[in-house]
Amino acid sequence: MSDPEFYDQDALVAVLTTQPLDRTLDYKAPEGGCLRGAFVEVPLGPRKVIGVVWGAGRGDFDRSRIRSVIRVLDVAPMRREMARFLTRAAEYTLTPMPSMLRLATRAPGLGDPPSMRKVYRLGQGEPDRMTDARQRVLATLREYGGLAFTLKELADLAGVTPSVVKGLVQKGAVAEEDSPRDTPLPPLDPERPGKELTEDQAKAAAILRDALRSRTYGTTLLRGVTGSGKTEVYLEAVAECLRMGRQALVLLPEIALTAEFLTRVEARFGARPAEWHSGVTMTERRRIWKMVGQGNAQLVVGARSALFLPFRDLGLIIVDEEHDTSYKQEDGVLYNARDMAVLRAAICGARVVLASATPSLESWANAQSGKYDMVELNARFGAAVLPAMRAIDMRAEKLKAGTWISPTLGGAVRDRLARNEQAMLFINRRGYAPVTLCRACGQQIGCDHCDARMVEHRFLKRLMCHQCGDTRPMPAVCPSCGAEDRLAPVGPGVERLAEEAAAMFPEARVVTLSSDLFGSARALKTEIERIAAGEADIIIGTQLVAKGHNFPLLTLVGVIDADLGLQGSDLRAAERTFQLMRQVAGRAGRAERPGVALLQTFQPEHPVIRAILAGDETGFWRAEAAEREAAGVPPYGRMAGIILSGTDVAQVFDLGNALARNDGALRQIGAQVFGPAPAPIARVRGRHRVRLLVKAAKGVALQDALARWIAPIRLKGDLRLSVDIDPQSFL
DNA sequence: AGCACGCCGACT
DNA sequence: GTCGGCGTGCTC
Repeated sequence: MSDPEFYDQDALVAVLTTQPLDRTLDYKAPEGGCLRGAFVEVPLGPRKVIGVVWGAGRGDFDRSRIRSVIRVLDVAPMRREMARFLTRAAEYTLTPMPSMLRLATRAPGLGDPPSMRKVYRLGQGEPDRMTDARQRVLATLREYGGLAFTLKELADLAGVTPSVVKGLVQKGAVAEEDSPRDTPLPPLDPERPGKELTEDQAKAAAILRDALRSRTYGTTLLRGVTGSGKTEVYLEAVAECLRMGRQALVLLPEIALTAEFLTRVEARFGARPAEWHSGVTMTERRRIWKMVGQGNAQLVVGARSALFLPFRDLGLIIVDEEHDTSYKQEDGVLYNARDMAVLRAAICGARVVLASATPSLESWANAQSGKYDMVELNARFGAAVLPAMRAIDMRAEKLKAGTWISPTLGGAVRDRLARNEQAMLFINRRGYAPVTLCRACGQQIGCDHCDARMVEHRFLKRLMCHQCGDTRPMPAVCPSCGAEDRLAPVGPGVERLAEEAAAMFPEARVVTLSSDLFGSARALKTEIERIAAGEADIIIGTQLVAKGHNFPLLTLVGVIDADLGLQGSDLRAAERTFQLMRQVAGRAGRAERPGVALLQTFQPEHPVIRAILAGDETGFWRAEAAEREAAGVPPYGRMAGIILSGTDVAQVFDLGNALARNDGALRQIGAQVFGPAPAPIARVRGRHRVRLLVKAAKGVALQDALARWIAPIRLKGDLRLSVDIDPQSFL
């Protein structure tokens, strides 16, 4: 860290590139020298690649073979904070630095010279002949003072064809100039009046503003039920941040939500902020990347990857709907944007606001322990209408094999249909393998080696533990209660459930809402609107794909598998059930049509289920926290996944087994290894995926041990290994 | 990541 | 004899 800021010409510098090398390479500084952090173009073998001057050269390479940096790129050098953020994030997620740098340079054409475009403004000369069209062009230019327009803008504005403008350029009446395409974002005005805040909101906003003025790192969990106006409150924090002249970042879990949000920002600050997500065009990305680096973009609204933009002075990060699982990147570099936001803020002295109606248990625990501050917002008009919630005790229900809608739930659906109301049936589960349980006693068959339940493996006709990969034959009688022939795989896919509903209610219009059934967000949205308009009777869904929508006719929500997650392998299933019930509350039933939620469960007396039914938030968190603490899982323990993949299953498993056998580095820290077992997504594009799960106590040096564990591995052929710290999906 | 080098099977 | 398969290794 004692590296100088500037390197004179021919001084040895270490350059980090996005090439998958495990270290920096030494180069000679270019003519005129360069700053540490400079983005440069360097020769690498026969190619030229882009890199960052990381510090002084290592000097461990044959001096005569060291080549020179070709040139310094015309972009703001990487700030020291950014370099530290990337380094720490790489250490935390065990990601190679080049991959980290790739995340931070996700703008195309960084090395290109600044791109120019032609603009037109009022010139000196007079046209020899004046026509109507020419008159309109000149009038338009005069009207807007000295402003310059693109050809198309000007022609459209004046109501003429571009050739008229070109004609005037010939005569000198209109001046044609080159102007950089990458222009600053329009300024936002924090002094414009916002929406009037309630007393509650004003208090919360004041707390956030004060915190911001401290100019030091801190995280605040902003809890507020749907309709409590969280957005207005945190926009006040954004306003304060802009007043201080610092930049702000708002992360949203889904691109679909940005359009509406941008409109709200425009209403509040008088201009649209920078938008950053996969749907943004290449030229626009480049513009934003550069402007963020120059401080010419005050506010960025975007997806998780916006965390890696080169902010000049980031003062505030908002993570909206912080509990949303899509903040976890599931392929490529595996990181959780919520946690990385906290890391980035801690490094650059920014505030973080985690906003949610139903925070994740991790964040709740952090607030409890005092690591985060907590600000609560109450509903504006009374409490949000919670639907009446009741359990259906599945042990007492008589279901035919292969069916999941209990007679009680079916009866409730029939009632809604008779009243022309809607019913929604949810499967609260991801993944595809059905869990095997006893329909007599509700007991799930657990694995002897871990705390996970076993799932049926169709091809093998055996039960398999998806945590450690152990298998056993399907027993004929329930090992728990001895009942015969009552063991059945439970857990339908949406298609099977839709079929069952259609067979049960042939006259009803059944619609399946699943994000992977729709090609585009737009198609999904139209479908949601049709449902809201009453064009469906029964809606089948997995996760809440209907975010932010009200269904006025919806008065019944049935959760098919409320407790599938309570016994182990998917540790966040209960949390999702609870969040689902909370969000459904805002959806099912309005004043004159009270809603009811029915939860099919085999464990109605389970404390977590009871807390959910009672709508007892604190009770739920306590019960769930106790479960997790007892099991030693996050946030009270640490977990990591090792994902191995390759085209040959046997090879992938061999590697997995070899890793599991040589677990000395993990045993040193008292960590356990489970697996190998099929990964949550067992096959992707013809590649088989296998996972090892590592469980350790909180506070151990997990990353360090993992690094030592996998260091000796030499990957042969097309085998790949990636580390997933704090995995989110388990089944 | 690319790209070269190199060591074994099906051809002219 | 040679062309070319892609496994292994290097890039400052």
